[in-house]
Amino acid sequence: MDNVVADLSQDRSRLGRSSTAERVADILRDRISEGFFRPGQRLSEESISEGLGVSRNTLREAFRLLGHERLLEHRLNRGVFVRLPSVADVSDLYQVRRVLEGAAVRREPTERALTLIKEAVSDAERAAAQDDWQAVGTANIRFHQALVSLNASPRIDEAMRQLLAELRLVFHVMENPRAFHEPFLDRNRALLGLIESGRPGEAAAYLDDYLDHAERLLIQAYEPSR
Amino acid sequence: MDNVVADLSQDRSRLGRSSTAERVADILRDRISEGFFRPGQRLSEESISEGLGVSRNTLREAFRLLGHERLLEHRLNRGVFVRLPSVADVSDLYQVRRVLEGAAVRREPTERALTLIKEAVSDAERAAAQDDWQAVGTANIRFHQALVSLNASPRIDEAMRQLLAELRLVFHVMENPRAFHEPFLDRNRALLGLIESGRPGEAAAYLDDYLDHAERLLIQAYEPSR
DNA sequence: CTTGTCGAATTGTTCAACGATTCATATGTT
DNA sequence: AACATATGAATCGTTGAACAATTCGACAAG
Repeated sequence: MDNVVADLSQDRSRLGRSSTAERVADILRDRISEGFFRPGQRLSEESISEGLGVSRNTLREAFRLLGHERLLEHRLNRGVFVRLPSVADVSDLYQVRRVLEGAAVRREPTERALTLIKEAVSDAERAAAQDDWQAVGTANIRFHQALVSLNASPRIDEAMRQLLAELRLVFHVMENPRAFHEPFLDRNRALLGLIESGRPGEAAAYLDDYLDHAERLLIQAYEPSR
Repeated sequence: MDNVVADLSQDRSRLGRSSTAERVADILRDRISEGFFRPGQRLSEESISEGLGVSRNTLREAFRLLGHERLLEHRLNRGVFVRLPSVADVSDLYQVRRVLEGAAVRREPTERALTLIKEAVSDAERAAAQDDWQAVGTANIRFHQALVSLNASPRIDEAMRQLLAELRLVFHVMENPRAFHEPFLDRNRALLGLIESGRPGEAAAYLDDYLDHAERLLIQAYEPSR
């Protein structure tokens, strides 16, 4: 009986998860993340509330939620816009990654997390072999998400989720994100090796170089289009 | 002319910062942080909207904002409550602190940040000498906020602000928070010394011990009252 | 080319209403 | 007495309409 109850507690989070505003937020978040709503685009209260069949008030509640996740930008009396991150934003995102991922690789990896990391690396390589660069991108994101989970902190996991969602905005402004992800496949594999073999110092150093390189490349490809 | 425009752009942030919902959120945040609204307490939409002279819709927008900051808890069809952190929450908060503050002390300190840290330490000691434990608490918070600012990341600064606000909820449930802060005055001073003298490794180790100790003490004082 | 003015469009905020849900109380059954 | 069910008040969730405030482009005047 006890384990039945314990199992149920996992579904519990899904139970509370219903309110029209939150469901609307979920929909909009997906739309933004898939690039249907482009960065910089204005989201009209009238057309969207009408399109989704919810009242303006409810839609505004959803807007507030996404604004706090930095996916939307609220400009007073002018409406909400899909966030268009500045170069400074990109730099800061990578600064946060340096902290979160850096702390992660210094920790003793758990079996559970290590499995997730390995899967993500393999999935990315498999997708690359099939020229499915969309899948490479998502697997790459899973890799870093799994890395950060080494910190064993729900709040940090959540922060990383938001950070990666924000980073997707940047990718949507780039001309070809596929070219950006490719060079990092080998590095992911190498980083995994350093973690597995228990050399946190080297892993941290390697990661720093990794992130420096990625940031420079990303900003270089991003700057012109602003 | 150019520098005039550049100067103005700094004031720009103040321009956008007004909407009734956000101002209401500011008020509620202050009330919660000062303990006027106690953890666990329910905030009635009707009485508060009436008391503040705003509509229920606007108040609900404010509630959403604070919910995302984890200061309020939204239970469907039951209303919003001032968050009452669990012991697991406290542990996680300290886990996050280990990551954010740990990364901070490993960095080369800037002059600006170092000044802020020194001021916070001195202020805390001065307040302690005058038995003003309220002031000791806020100075202590400023100390850790300044520490984290070594990471040179606006997003991390913001995350730390929220984290400390959440931690204040915990303090409001304790019987005497003053006794909790006192033993850490000397440690703050010692940590500052390690940072100033450029020994990041030792500083990080000292900090880990610091946080472990603080977490244990806090949970010990917190557990019974739940 | 800059500066003022007007008006349409959109957002900000309020209000009233009604269905849905929760919780406490009362009622009834075994 | 213990448990199940029904009842009802209170509150939340959501809607739709309304009006004030603000933005922004167009156009006119200097």
